[in-house]
Parts: sequence; structure tokens; C-alpha cells
Amino acid sequence: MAPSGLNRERPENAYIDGMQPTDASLPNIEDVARAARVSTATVSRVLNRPHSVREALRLRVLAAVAQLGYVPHAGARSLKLQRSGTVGAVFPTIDNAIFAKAIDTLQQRLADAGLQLLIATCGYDPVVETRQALNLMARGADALVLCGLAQQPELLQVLRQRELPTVHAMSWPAPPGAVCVGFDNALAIGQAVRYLADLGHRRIAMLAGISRHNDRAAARIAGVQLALKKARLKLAPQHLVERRYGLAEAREGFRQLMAASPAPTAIVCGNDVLAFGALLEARRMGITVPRDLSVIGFDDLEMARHLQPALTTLHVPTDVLWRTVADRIVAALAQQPVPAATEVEVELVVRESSGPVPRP
Amino acid sequence: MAPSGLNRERPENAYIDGMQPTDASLPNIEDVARAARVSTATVSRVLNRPHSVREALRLRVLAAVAQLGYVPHAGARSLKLQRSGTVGAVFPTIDNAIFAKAIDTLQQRLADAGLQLLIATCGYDPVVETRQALNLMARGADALVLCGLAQQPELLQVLRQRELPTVHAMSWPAPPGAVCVGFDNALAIGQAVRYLADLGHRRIAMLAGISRHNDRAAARIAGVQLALKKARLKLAPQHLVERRYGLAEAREGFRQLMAASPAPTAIVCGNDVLAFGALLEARRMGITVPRDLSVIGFDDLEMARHLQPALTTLHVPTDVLWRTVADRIVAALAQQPVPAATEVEVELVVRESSGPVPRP
DNA sequence: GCGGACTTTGTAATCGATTTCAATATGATC
DNA sequence: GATCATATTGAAATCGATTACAAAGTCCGC
Repeated sequence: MAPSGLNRERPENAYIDGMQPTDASLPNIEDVARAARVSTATVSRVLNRPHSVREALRLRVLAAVAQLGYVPHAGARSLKLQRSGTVGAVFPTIDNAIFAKAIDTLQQRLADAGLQLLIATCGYDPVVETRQALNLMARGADALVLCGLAQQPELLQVLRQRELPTVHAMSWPAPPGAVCVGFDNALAIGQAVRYLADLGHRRIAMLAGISRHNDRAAARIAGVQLALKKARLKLAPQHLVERRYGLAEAREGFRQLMAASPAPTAIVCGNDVLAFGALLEARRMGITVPRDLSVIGFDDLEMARHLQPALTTLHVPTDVLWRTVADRIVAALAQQPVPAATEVEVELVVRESSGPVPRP
Repeated sequence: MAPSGLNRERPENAYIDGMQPTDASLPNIEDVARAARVSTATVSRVLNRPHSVREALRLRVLAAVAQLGYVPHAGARSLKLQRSGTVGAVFPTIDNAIFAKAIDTLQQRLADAGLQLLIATCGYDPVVETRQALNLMARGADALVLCGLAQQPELLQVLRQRELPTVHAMSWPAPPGAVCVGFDNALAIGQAVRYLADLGHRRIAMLAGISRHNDRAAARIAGVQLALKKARLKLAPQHLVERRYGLAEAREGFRQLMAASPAPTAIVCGNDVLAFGALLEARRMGITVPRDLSVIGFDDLEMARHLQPALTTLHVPTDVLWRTVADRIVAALAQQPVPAATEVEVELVVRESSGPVPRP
């Protein structure tokens, strides 16, 4: 008799091969036609324009479809129709709530129009972005969504050559010939600077994202500089720090800014993740916000209103923005005219992390 | 002379149609063959097994490809090859860092194997999950990734019928015939309960996710109940609250738990988002964690270690888990044997949000 | 019962890439 | 230089769905 231990074989050791793709070919339209005793043309019509087939036949066909578990072959379909029903999007990363929300919205809105979203990420690297975009094209994407305007020229050229409908999101305006939905990053962040200056702040610093290869991050820095200039102030070199969009990096960058002399009385951050890091580190360092220091973010992630102190930040209407992106894609694929540039409004939301200059 | 205002036409009003799909058909393999004065077979070989073509010809073909901007038609390719190089995944949502990370890892790992990830979301609704999965299949997905084990039977049946390689992530073990990579949610959360009980807590409450249609949320509740029972305790009805995974919902649920009498001295949360909400609301209510109350999360999102107090939570090795999921898919598509169930280890990480029972 | 108008259905060509099989070129050997 | 083995290349069939066009069926009034 076998030792009972054999019955307790751990699942890790159980290899299964039922998961492998079979060689048993799937039912095709011809199988369905045969089963329903009609032609393949009729089957196709039942599936695509049901109303054009007499009810009796239609039901017979549908029964056959259900019985065989028939699913039309997407490849064959896209070959004949010359479109895949697929839209590609390249994001810098997915690991930031602002992009996660974007994907969520985009995906749902496209799905409503019968389109499937293909996603790729490039880690803020334009070379990878180009590769990913070409890859999506090769996979048959009918249209493309890209973030910002800092793509490689060769990619833009291929897109133009193939006349592939493309939308640039999150930047505005777009160069001639391009379609964009977004906002003016420089102008938007200027609101925060003006607000701080009006409160009496004179030593305003910036905790920025990495500006290289990122037109939005760069525009936000430029926007801060411009707004400071208008307020007859300037961004001291030691008051500008660029860091990756991560909490740990943000905390480190914050420490560096606060070590500057003179220390800033307000910090404008390149996005909310950086601002979260700033708030967290301020707390750890015993700096009370907003009494000792004002902190302002950009994006208005959900967490912003929940933190204590609640974060003053620039509210980006992510939902509207990405719904609009989806609408532009849908319109273009339906051969409808598309506005070249669409601006969404970014507003300063004053919460608890900002206030008047501290009394020395 | 035209008024200068005309030059300032706002971009919003500029409609462009260069974005529309053209009728000018794209170059196909035949065009390339003609341009390179070879047969289509040779072009195909250059692209798929370059080594089998003499260098002179290969270069001529590659030049033609580059010159025409030729990209193989994915549909035609998948039609002939009977595979699309595409993997579908249905996630409950993308708007939770745990899934965002998952997608990130999965996408990258699959890309390394030359596979493109197709993503759909179902909002924790199994009916939508089925629809999305079928949709992905119709789009030609060669394999599928699903979350948990609570799929509708009809979906599982279709998957089995088509013998489509499928991996269930985040649960363990799997029923016979299924492949899973995950962990035992009940056992994992039991660690947190035992730890609290050992610290002397007797009134332990749970802020859970919605358990309906979510085997993982349900298992976590069951795990808490089981572990409490082992510690000769039980989960009072007023000490169990289910809420959607959102900060606002979590805060509200937390208030309800703290209003119970007697109030709990520790709260185990269904995931980190709920725990974040609990910490934030505790602070707002003037409850000091961990002095007055212990809070434990589940997932170990990046934010967990950064909050103050840093969150004690169950660390889920997201990276390993999803890399393994990708590896299973890749192996299955390569006709290699695949372990039916793979367990990853979930460990309690004690930080600052938990401690001994408060002295009354 | 028949012509005409309209509906419904089927036949067969087509989309673009891959690959089998056969033909041709190349090189090695004596 | 002839022969054979090997390396390259090309012609044509094939994958599965859609649809133009033709054929067949249906319905109507007279």
C-alpha cells in the first residue's frame, strides 16, 4: 500500500498540460454555416447585420454559433476590413494614479465605442516610446494616443506617413498638423506661483520632475520661472531640484531644498506625488505646514484632499481630459473632423498646505 | 487688408482632417517584394528568419522595407500563424496601486517575450468580467490572465472548451485543471490577527472590502474569523464592516467601526487603501495610532511605509507574483509544462501603526 | 396565373503574410 | 569540367471572414 504521503502531493508539484494551446482547430465560419445549413455569407450577415436575414435562418445560425462556441477570428476580420478595432496608447508609466485614472477612463470610453485599448509603457524614455508605438502600429492599432509632444521626430514622421490618427494628451497647444487635448502646463503652474507671491512669499522653491525628455515637466519649471519673473522674483539655483516621481526621491529632494540657505518659505511641486513626499518629509523633520512652509502640488490626486494637512494643488480634470481624448479618437476613426487643439481648464484648489509667509 | 485678429484664430477652431485614416493603402509585402526585385517569400524570410537569406538580398529587402515604411499586417499574420502574440488580462480596476503595479510588471515581462498585453477592467462585476474576457478572446488573445477564482461558470467552460491558456492570479490554491499564482488570503491575514492577539488585543475589528463576487475579499474575512476563533475570540457583527476600496468609503467605514460599543482596540483592514483611510480618519478624530488603536493593512503599497505612523501591513510580493504569472503564460504558449499552483509568500511587516493594547 | 418590385440567399473573389515544395544557384570534390 | 550535396529562391496554396454580384424566392395587384 502506498504511503499516505503520496496523497498530500503539494499542488506546486502538480504539472498540468491542459493549459496548453491545442491543435484541435477552432470552429470557423464554415463550420457554423454547415451546422446551420446555410452559406458563410449568411452567417457573416447574421453576425454583422442581423436585420438583413430572415428570422428563421437567423435563429438557426445563432443556435449553431452558440452550440459550437464560435468566435469570429479577429485577424481574418481585420485583414478583410482593414481595421482592427484597436487603439494603442503609450504611457510613461502606469504606476502613478494620474495615469492609472487616465487608462481607466480611456479604456472605458473606447470600449463604449467598441474599441479595445492596447497599452504600452516607456518609462519616460522617448526611444522606448518610439519602439512601443511602432510595435502597437504593427499590432494593427487603428489609432494612437501619446503623452505630451516630445516624441522623436522619426516616430512623428512615420505617423504622418501612414496618416495614423494620433492624439497627444496633456499638452497644449500642439504644433501644426497635430491633434492635442490638454492644457498649458506653464500657465497652469503660474497660478500657484502668483497665489504664493500674493500671500507675500518671496523665497519660492520648486521640487520638479525630471525635465529631460518630458515637455510637461520642463514647461512646469519654465512656468514657475516666468511667473516668478512677473512677480519680480526669481528662482535661485539652489531652490530648484529635479527628482523622479517617487515618494522616496521626493523626500530626499525636499531635504535638499530645505537645506538651502536661505531656506524657502514655499515649495511648488512638479506633481502631487512629489508634494506628498514633501509633506511627509516635512512632518518627519518637524516642519509644520502651512505655518512654517507652504507646499503646493499638481494633478489633484484623490489622496490630496485626504492627507493632513490637505494638499493645495492644481486640479487637472483628468476625467474630462481623457474622455475628450477618447472622443477625438472615435471621431477620427468615424472620418469626422477633429479639432486640432482642445484645452481643458486647470485650477488652483486651495486647501490646508498653503498660507501666508511665516513670521520670522 | 485683413484684420490682424484673423491671425489669432484660436486653435480650438482649427479643424484638421489630416488625422483621418487615408484610403491610400499601405505598402504590403508585395510592394516590398517588387521594390527589392524578389519574391514575397524572400521578404517574409528576411523578416522572420533573416539568416536564411543571402546577405546581398537581405540588405536589398531591408532597404525596401525602410524606404516604403513597411510594417507587416498583424491581422494577416495572425490569420496564417493562428496566433496573435497577444495576451489578454481582465482586472477588477486599474485605479489601485496594487493593480497598477501588476499591469506594469506583467506588461514589461510579456513584452520581453515579444507579447503584447491587452487590458480590460470589469469593476469587480463577474458579468462584465465574462464579457470582457470573451471580447479579449474574440480579439485573438492567445492566453488570458484573470484575477482570483470567482469567475462565472460559463466563462470557465468556454475557456476550457477552447483550451485557452489561462492563469488565475492572486488566489491559491486553484481547483483542479486551473493554473494559479497567488497566496492563501485567509492564512495570510491570519498572521495579522495572531500578532494582534499575542499583543493582548481582544476586541479586534475588520474593515473589509466588499466580499460579494470577490473571493479574495471573502477569504480575508474568513481568515480573520478563523484566526480569531483559534485565539478563542470572535468577530462581533458590529466589528465587521464592508466598504468599497476608496479613501472616502474607508473613512466612513472606520467611523462606523469606532462608534461600535465596545469600540475595537485594533482594526484589520482588507487592503492598504482601506487602512490608509482608517489612519487618516483616526487622525482627524484625534485617535492616536498606535497608542489608542492598532491598524493593519494588506498589500504593502509604496505609500504604506511613508505615512506617519508607517503602516503595519501584510507584504505581498507583487513583483514576484506577476512576473511568475507572465512566466506561466510564456511557458504555456511555448508548449511547456506549467505548474498548476504556485504560492508566493505573504509576510507581516510590523511598522508603527500597531502596538500593545491601550491601558484603559 | 403572371409580371414586376423587392427580399433573401449563395457563389466566389479578396484582404496580406507564411510556408511547402520544386527549381535553381553555389560550392566542394575528384 | 562533371557530379553531387547544399544553400537560396520563387510559385502558389492557404489561413477565415466579408461582400459584390448574381440567382432565387416572395409578395403584390390585376
